[in-house]
Amino acid sequence: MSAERGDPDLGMLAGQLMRALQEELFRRLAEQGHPDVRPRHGTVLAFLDPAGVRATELSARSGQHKQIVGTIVDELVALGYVRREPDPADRRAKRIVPTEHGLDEVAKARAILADIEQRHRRTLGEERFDAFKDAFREVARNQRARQTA
Amino acid sequence: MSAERGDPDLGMLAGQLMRALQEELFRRLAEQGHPDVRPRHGTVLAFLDPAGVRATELSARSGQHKQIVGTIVDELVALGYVRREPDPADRRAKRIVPTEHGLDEVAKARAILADIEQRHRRTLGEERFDAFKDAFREVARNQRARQTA
DNA sequence: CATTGATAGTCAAGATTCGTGATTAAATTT
DNA sequence: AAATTTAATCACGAATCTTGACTATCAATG
Repeated sequence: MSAERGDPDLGMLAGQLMRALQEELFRRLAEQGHPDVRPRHGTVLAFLDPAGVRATELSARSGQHKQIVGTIVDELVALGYVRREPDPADRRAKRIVPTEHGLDEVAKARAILADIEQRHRRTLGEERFDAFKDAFREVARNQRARQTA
Repeated sequence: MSAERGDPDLGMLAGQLMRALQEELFRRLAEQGHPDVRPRHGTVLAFLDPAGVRATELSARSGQHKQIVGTIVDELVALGYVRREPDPADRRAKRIVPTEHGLDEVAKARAILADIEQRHRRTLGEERFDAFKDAFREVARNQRARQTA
């Protein structure tokens, strides 16, 4: 994005943090029985619902194109994380339903992220970390609001 | 990464912020005479030095593989952002030297990022934003330190 | 000085991820 | 009933990253 040496900008920091978090998350997921999920799968897994969600809905929530969601779902089906079930309300649509294995992955991914955040919370101190995350949410929201504008 | 609905985790936030920042940065760069730089070019441009830097050094600073840096430099040469000059101290090496156009890009990219940060600083308030960025630096540093461990 | 090992840069092939356009089937609207 | 919209998929291409190997040069050791 821009300079790293003196003062890394927000883009640098966001990129660095994202890559480092991804590294730890998928390393620990691999250790906990999910060695075959890759980062892109996360963009779908994160938005699953035990009751099932349509692919189009997953596409909208994740911001990814329908094709990408389609191939990701293909892979997740092959890996045993989700099933495709016909949607009783609409015969065009299929509901993407997580399997036991899929629910386990989602739960473990959330637990790992929560653990990582707890670690940073202890390091920075509670108030400081909570203020950080609050501000983070707000900055991300404001910056994303610019997108469509 | 994990859930978005209730409480986006750090990975989500970092990813969202990075993408949104990238969108605005490259849109504004395009408006300011740099329509042909793409995000990957930034990982090299950000680490340039007016005096010239070796490709290996760029690779080390950016964390990208030598091949990627090589092809990025190829493209930047074609686009007129940098030149390859022989390194007088080592006949194996070449120094990657920014052109006027390249220096202009780096300056404008930094100005845009600084402007974006100023905007968030006004929105959040100075103390709150400064504390946010301080904490961000620390979290990113600590998380990256885990990488090699 | 000669040989060995390390370093700078590049070539080549493959895998992954993302994007665009078109197609089929079913629902919705007119 | 016809036209439009929507859900999902197919097919192709572009961009990005990874891995392994190769040539030329430097550095170090005997």
